[in-house]
Amino acid sequence: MTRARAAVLETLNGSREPMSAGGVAAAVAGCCDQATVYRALHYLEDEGLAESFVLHCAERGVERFYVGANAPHRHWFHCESCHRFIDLGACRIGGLVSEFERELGLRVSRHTMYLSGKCRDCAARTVP
Amino acid sequence: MTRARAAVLETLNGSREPMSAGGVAAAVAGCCDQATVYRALHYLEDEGLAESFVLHCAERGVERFYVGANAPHRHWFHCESCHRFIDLGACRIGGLVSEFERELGLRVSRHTMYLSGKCRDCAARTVP
DNA sequence: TGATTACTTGCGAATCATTTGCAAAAATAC
DNA sequence: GTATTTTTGCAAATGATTCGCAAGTAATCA
Repeated sequence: MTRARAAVLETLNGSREPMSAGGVAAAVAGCCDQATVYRALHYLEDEGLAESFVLHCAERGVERFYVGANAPHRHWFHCESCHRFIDLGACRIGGLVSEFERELGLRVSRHTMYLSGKCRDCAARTVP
Repeated sequence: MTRARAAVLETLNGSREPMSAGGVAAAVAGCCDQATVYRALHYLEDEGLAESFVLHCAERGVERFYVGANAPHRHWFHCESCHRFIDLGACRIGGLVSEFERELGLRVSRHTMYLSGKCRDCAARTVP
């Protein structure tokens, strides 16, 4: 584990929300180059030390978000107003995924699920 | 509904798999420009005539895929070997999404779910 | 029907996230 | 500690997607 990779991993594990590559790069600025951050993120994901998903948001477009794997696999809600993520807790669709594997003879190596909309605060702000 | 938009919508509704913007552009080549295709896809999605999701695939990177809304909302499996999509049928996680809305006070406007791995054929080919 | 106004399209250039080539630097092997 | 492998920084390249703007098409109104 090199210094750059350790810095990136520490950043991910220290965050309670998924981070974009740009966010990680900003967090470790001065320590490592953005290309290094991208490479470190790929490395960590290959090693099972991080997970990622791509999210599309109307305002901010498409970005890939990373989460450290120090907590169990989970899913997220993304608020399209304040752009924060809300933790939906440990994955609850493992059973459904297994059903699909059986029913259709698939070998599922990963699944992506996330919700988008307005968080409680932003919803309250919009329609009081 | 202009000619370009109709062509794009017809292409989407005629496909039994999600299509990338590039795929749609190729399908309607000669009829409309790629910028027009992108604009038409956005228009159709805004009008509720199409849905999209962004998928990340190791080999092909990140792409946004579109599906015509002539069939009910559904989810997909993506084979990382042959890059085909397999229809998982009508959405089965509506209840789970509602639970999250209630539990966390969220207002969910959309959800994304897809599986990745190897389809039956590609899995058989790899480990006989 | 002709003219006025509004929306769409094409084309090319721009943008943004992400990746790559390559030489220098760090880590590991011997 | 020297040789070998892997990683990093920097700058330029890539690929999907978006934008500006002038021309084209559609819709509105007199």
